Amino acid sequence: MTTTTDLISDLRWRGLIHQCTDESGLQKLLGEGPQRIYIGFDPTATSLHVGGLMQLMMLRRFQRAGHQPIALVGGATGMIGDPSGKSEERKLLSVEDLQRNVAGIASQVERFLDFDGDRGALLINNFDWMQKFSYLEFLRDVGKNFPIGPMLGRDLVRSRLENEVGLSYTEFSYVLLQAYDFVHLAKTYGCRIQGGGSDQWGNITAGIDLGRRMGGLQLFGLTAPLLTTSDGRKMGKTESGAVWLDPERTSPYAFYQYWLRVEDADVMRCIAYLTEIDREEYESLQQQTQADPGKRVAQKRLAAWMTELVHGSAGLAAANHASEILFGGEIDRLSDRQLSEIFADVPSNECSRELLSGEGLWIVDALRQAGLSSSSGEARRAINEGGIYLNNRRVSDFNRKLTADDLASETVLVLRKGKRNYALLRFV
RNA sequence: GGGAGGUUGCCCGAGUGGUUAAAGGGGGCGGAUUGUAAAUCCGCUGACUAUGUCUACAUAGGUUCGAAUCCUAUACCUCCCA
Repeated sequence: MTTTTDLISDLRWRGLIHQCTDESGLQKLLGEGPQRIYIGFDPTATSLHVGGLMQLMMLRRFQRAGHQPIALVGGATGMIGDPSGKSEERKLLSVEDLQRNVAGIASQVERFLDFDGDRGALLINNFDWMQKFSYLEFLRDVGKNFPIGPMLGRDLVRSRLENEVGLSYTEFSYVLLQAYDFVHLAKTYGCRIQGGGSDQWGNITAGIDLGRRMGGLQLFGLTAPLLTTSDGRKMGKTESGAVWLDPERTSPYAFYQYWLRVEDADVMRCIAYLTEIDREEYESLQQQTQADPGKRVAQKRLAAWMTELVHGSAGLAAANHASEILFGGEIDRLSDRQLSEIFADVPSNECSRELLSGEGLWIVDALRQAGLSSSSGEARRAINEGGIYLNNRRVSDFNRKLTADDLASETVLVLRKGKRNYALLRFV
């Protein structure tokens, strides 16, 4: 376990301190003994995606250094919607969706932090205290402490007004809620530190100002950089959408593969940002990457670390198993269950089992059924080009008919076009 | 209101009566190579019940043995003059 003095320097070499309101003050505070730090999570979906890992890891690092993390799920703030980083007004979530999202995110946060013992992490929902406020009370107690000048000066507000996209009163007032959360936590839990991504800076400093005005509190804010690639794009996006922490949305295999495919230019930064790999190993990985990038030692280490953290050792084992099969040889004599785990992210279609009987199902029709070809001409072409694989075996004859003997498991046929476009056909 | 030019496949763009399913490029898709990278090279890129048939060059008609190419009308776009 790192000590408090190590914590700030550890964060610094990892590049995790983007902005800090008063670094020497914060260092002093952390030196005085265990502190509490909070980070809010926006319940915009039932799951966090990889961007949220930065925040989860920050809490985790504080906990390992002997402090107490507080994960706040924004049941109340989510009803309004944080306009930070959004170029246009957001749609409001329904109350039912919101509740589902809050529950989903809470269960994910629990995997990252230790909730046992005196210093166990806390998981709270700001709806619990916000719901008790009446509008009038809120305006008198909180709104009175918000001068409108600085609010209008915020980048977010200015850019929205300049672009004529506009901003509703609701989103304009969002910052009051998050600012009040901080003050509330400072008063009831003695939590004097708020962390977050760099997009949260404005919200955090607003809370610090409010704390000073409402009770002479001295609060601290610390933001981490956003997780971006070397050319400035946000990480966590693939062609097929966001990479989620929820195994139902992004299978452990896909999650593992995402990290394995991180570019050389980004991999060391990801390791610094997202893992607890120590400096010694970090430097060794860096050397190995430079010496022989083809081995992708750093990517493998990153992928293994992330997958084990998020999906457990069983998830990592499943991801490895799937990788072996997909990049290995033929697919044969597997069970439906194994296949559906390996191909959890692969589109699948059901067809009637009768198609396999008699003469069998024409491969061209199978490709169309599976969505790999949009026309039979395209399917024939792909076969002629040697780009079609049945159970990972290349198909060379476009007159090929598929029968029950071709099934890779009880009911499933695995089709592939090119290197990695898989599709399943289930015969039921 | 008058005049000139334009509208081609997913996109850009050549083609001005006869192998034109339409040059070339981009994009996309495959293959080889590779590190599940980048770069490179090669192939494919309208549809179908497929060695043939059908549909396509803004839309609708017409001339012709034969039209993306010529004629007429319509729609849209660009420019110039008032």
